Amino acid sequence: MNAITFENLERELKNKKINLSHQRLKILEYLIENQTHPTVDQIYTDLQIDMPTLSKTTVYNTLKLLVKADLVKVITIEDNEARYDINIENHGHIKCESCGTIYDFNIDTDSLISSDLEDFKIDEKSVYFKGICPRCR
Amino acid sequence: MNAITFENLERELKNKKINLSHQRLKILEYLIENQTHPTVDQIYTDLQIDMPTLSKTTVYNTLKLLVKADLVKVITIEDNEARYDINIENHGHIKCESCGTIYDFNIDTDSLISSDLEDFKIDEKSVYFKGICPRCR
DNA sequence: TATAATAATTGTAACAATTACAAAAGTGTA
DNA sequence: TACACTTTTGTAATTGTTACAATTATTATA
Repeated sequence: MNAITFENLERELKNKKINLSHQRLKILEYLIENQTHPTVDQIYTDLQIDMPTLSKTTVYNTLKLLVKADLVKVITIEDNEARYDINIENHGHIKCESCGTIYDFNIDTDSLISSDLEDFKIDEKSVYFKGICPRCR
Repeated sequence: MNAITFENLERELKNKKINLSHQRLKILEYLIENQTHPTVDQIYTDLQIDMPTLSKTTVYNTLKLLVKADLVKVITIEDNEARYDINIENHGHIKCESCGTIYDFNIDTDSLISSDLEDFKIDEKSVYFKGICPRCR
């Protein structure tokens, strides 16, 4: 896996013929700098301070584009809001039910297998835990 | 783990001081007979045929109650709708991105561990895959 | 059994996340 | 510059879910 740098992402985007508008750049920048699995609303609210004309639709559009291009993953650990992660490497997520924080943890999702799935084509594997984080215990 | 029978569920509910109204019984019955990970809307639409006065709010209320009582699990494999599963045994879910079906598969989620989580209290473990099912390939 | 207290259900309204869509603005190329 | 094409914007619509108060049902008690 490649490190998350602008250079790598830019190359990927060029490969996939996605051109980097000002808004898209800012959203990507935000995801790289804030690897806290933000919601659309968090991304919009924070970016909107410096870009007053930014539309929430643009945030939705861009994220959908990045997800389709496999540069971003959606985390559906909670049923009421999607969260976005620019770190598409093999890892798990645990949500603290006390403070709401979603933490990354190391787990080799590739090695998860089941004989029941021999005839399936598997495209994506997600591991979600819930519990209480050390700070909240 | 106990098998999913009315008798076992009834005992569990009595233990937890949840009384079985007509509506709750019907919803439980539905979940036992339709282990297809239905949405609230599917449950409501199907039950409403025989119970014309059933309210969707009741379906929501009952499911919330059953989840809190650990008799039902929410599946958040998709970000836009919650699905419900009366089978709370250790297993994974895979969604076919072509036909939308969510299949169960055997996997020992209990054995999933990560050294990063030593200081966490872990309450729930979910494994979600996406791909293409044998029928759709 | 009658009655009071409590719990559950219903239906509507409110809410929040997301999508649809058309107009406006921006970009690249001949 | 002119034209085609892409992207953004803002609003409206849609969808899943929750809040809430009135009604109905159930349970406990005298």
